[in-house]
Amino acid sequence: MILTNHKDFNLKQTFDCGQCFRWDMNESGVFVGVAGGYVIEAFQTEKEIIIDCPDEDFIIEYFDLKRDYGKIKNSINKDEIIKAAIQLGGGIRLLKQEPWETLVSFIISANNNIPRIKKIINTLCQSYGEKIWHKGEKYYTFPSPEKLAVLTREDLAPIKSGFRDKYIIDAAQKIASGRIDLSSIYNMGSDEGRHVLKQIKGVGDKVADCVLLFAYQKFDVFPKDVWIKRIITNLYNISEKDIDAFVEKKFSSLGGFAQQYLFYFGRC
DNA sequence: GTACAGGTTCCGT
DNA sequence: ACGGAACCTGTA
Repeated sequence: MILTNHKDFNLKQTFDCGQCFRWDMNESGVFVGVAGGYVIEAFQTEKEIIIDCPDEDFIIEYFDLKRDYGKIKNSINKDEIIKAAIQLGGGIRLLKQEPWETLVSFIISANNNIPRIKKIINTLCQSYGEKIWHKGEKYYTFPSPEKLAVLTREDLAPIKSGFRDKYIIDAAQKIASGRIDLSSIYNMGSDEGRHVLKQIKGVGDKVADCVLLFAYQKFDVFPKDVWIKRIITNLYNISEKDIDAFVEKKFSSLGGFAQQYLFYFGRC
């Protein structure tokens, strides 16, 4: 699959704005990731983006290719700060990721750093995911809730997730038993979805909001991690308790997009 | 050695 | 209800 008109799509920005953990660049500058049960390769030149995946429909959905990001950027371009952020990270796309994988990934992200988050997820997949062969190399899918629901904390010890192990198991059990139905959240509003997700141990507002935004495309939510709090308080001179009201007033239903541009801007 | 990391839970007022 | 300490592990 080759995309030629990609002014609103940049691979590095998309994979580097903190929404995903399973994409890496190899020696040749090709991004390789596992999603939707496929090993996907993506490469960007000045003129085109080349994506290698057997399922084109999946790619269109995963990279949110039907959406007009130019229009979104215009809508949220309210001041010089967000304007600069859009200038820097205007190629970010919000990936539509698997709810279960996104949920566990952000449970693991709690009080953690990105290299270690990636390492833990990678080890979890190697230990309990399904093997996929690609160009003579082994890759692994993200393990199912059923597979993880029967594990003990001792079983998970090798992945070194620390105190988060019990949260992963709790999530797996609640999903596998059907006590929580992740697919039902697609049809919920953000507040209702957040309430459901927070029934899982290790899921608070921040983790729930990341899942709502990165898996369910609830674009009105604005996940507030320590970085975005620093960025908003410093750049906009807003106190921490006023962030919600500020974001709602400025970006309303498109807060999630603004969050990603500002996050990327603040960290680069 | 010790501080701290994309947060949440637990335990004290 | 509310605020602070504790939490696994790895790295600086």
